[in-house]
Amino acid sequence: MNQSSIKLSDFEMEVIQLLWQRGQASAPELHKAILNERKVTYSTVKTIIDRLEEKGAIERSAQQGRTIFYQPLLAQSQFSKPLVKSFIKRVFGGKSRSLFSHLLQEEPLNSDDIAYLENLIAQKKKQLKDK
Amino acid sequence: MNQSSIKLSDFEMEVIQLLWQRGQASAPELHKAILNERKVTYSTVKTIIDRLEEKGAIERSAQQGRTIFYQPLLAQSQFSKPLVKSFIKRVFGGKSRSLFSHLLQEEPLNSDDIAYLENLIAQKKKQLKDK
DNA sequence: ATATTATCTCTACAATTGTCGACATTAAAG
DNA sequence: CTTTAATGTCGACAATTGTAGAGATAATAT
Repeated sequence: MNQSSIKLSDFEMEVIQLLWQRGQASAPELHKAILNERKVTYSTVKTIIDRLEEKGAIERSAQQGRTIFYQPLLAQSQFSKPLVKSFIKRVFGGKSRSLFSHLLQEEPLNSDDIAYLENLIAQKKKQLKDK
Repeated sequence: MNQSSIKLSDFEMEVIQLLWQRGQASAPELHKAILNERKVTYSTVKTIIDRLEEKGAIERSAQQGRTIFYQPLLAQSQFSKPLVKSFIKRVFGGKSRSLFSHLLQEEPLNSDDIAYLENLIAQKKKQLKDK
């Protein structure tokens, strides 16, 4: 089905997430970033990075002294698509409506967010009509 | 943080999903349902059911002959909430807007869905104003 | 030049997950 | 009643995941 079907664990996702945010980063940097959230050793984080590398999700992009920098090999969007799909299937039995209604009811949205959403919808509507 | 923090694997989610849909079901039934999707032995499915039971996510609700029926112990909504939260964090770095825009762009939505969405938004708006 | 520190590499390990077979036993069919 | 089929119980196993220590080595500070 999906050629680029690399599967990442939660922790791996967390790390690649950080890489997407910064473009590239070194292991120590990533470790420090994660330390803001919870307590893990450098070793642990580095292991995850190594696994991401083995899986072909990231690559070494630069080096400064001994320090290696890593960079994601796949765009965030490439990932999100299948993930969202399977999440909807997994959690909402495949019904994206259920997810929407969940989001509208449970997620904290301010009027700004709402406006943004309305905008998205307006666009979508136009798109549908045009076709 | 989250008292009812049972963690279910993908496969376990798949099974409990079916249980939510039907209210209750026996192992053979569930096996058959899953066979529609892919090929797994009865044993495998039964193992997953057993694990769901151990984890306290489902319970035996009835018996017919040797056949045991199971029933979910947690409402779907109880699950979705933390799951959606962590999914957004995991995949969209915590930004629910990103998820929305992803959904609007990538999910196949017909005008009916859009109408539904608009409705949800209208409600939400009223809610915000009233408060 | 040497001691200290930062970083990397390698190895390990327990828990979880997907997968299933073997065997026991009850129910159903003959 | 036997034979057969359907279910259930147990135990097993490899792969993945989260977690980390030990040791090597290069960079930095003294």
